[in-house]
Amino acid sequence: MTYHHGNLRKVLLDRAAAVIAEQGIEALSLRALARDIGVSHAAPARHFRDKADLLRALATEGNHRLLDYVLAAADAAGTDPLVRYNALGQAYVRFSLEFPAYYRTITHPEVAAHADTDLRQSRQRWHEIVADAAREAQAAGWLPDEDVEDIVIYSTATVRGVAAMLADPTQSSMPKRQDLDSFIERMVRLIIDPEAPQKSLPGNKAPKRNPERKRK
Amino acid sequence: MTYHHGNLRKVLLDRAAAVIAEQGIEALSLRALARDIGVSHAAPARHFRDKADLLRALATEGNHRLLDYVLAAADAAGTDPLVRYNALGQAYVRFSLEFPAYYRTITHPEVAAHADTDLRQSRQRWHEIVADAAREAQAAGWLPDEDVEDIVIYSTATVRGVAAMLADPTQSSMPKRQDLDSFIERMVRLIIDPEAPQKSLPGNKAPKRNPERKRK
DNA sequence: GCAGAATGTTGTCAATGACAACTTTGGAGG
DNA sequence: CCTCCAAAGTTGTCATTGACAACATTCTGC
Repeated sequence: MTYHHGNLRKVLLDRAAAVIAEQGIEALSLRALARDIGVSHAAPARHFRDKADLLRALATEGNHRLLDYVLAAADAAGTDPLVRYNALGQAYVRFSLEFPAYYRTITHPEVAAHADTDLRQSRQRWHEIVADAAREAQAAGWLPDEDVEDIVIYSTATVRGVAAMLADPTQSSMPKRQDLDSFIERMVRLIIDPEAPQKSLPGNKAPKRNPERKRK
Repeated sequence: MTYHHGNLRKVLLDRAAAVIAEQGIEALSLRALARDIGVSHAAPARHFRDKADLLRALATEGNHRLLDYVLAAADAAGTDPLVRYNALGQAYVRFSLEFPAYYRTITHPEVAAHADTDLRQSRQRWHEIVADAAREAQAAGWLPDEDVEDIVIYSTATVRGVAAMLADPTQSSMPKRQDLDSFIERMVRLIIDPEAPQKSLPGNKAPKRNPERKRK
């Protein structure tokens, strides 16, 4: 058994993520973590100044993973701007379900409050990604009169809210596991519907139309 | 000075709300609370089984206040179903800004996870209120083909998300104090626009239309 | 190899939540 | 009016935790 652990930092982060996924951020204890790993109670301090520092590292890594995840999904969705924007939103919600530990740290108020430069930049990049996608969607006819900033914040808020409600065990009338995909698809389609490139502008005094499409 | 405090329960709740509003839920300490009020460190235990119990009480009270708040706002908005639905959403966001302590406890994951019957019922009532309002809005021509449940969850998610982002100091490009009203109005109008009773259905293959209305 | 930086360890402290045992108070019923 | 008991408050204690200091070991660049 080596005195030096070798990769304690990574092990700490991984184990912390597991604990958070299972029992939530509140349940995370540096000492319990060290105990689990089989290292002295002060060892984590060599890698993280304090508890907040560990959470910040987790949030930063999570943010990068999130960006990779949603960009991959958007690219996989093709080149249609509306489809791409839609895929971005769906991927965001899916990430929150697939990597709850990262997502929780990312959105944890305390973590956000003490965000460092790296974390802030990562968040800023999300903002830019969505803004670019929104501009392309606008060029394709979606909400052409709305402020891009407004659209970005509105879209982000909605997917954040959906993710929050999916994580909330109190919430009644939430979809079962097997209906998750359909549910997410419907929620994000209420933001932007790829099948309706000519989606009307809220505020437009649009003429009558024929509601011919039905929910399947 | 009486041995009995008389209204310690209420004082604890009020002081806790103040602390949470100033420094967040994490900063709340039962002992510090007792110290502040001038009572022994074990006194709070007579009124709240543990810390979670105090937060639950705060969340329950906050939920009732929230419902009163949004219902009053909706009633003040008049009888037009679309205007009413819109007012509901705006009031929700406003509540989160006016009573951050209550709102934080209401949406705190740990609190939600250990919600009691009373709290669950209160949340259920929100759901019903929004569902009723959504049905009336549908009758007025808004999103007639969407599932009411979907609309309710979508709307709730969005206002929750907007509230969360307004509370997030990391978030860049957030409105300044004096622009808050306009910002909230715009966000909620993206959910439902009272000035566009004929708002198209996402998914409708609507014909061309004339984008004549401009953002002021 | 060797000096110093990295990394880990033991020891300690104050703060906290929770609990137990005891005290004071106030009120309901005789 | 008095008595008794439950409600409300107090002191004392314990285990856990995060943080820090002082010390030990290992790794690395030179």
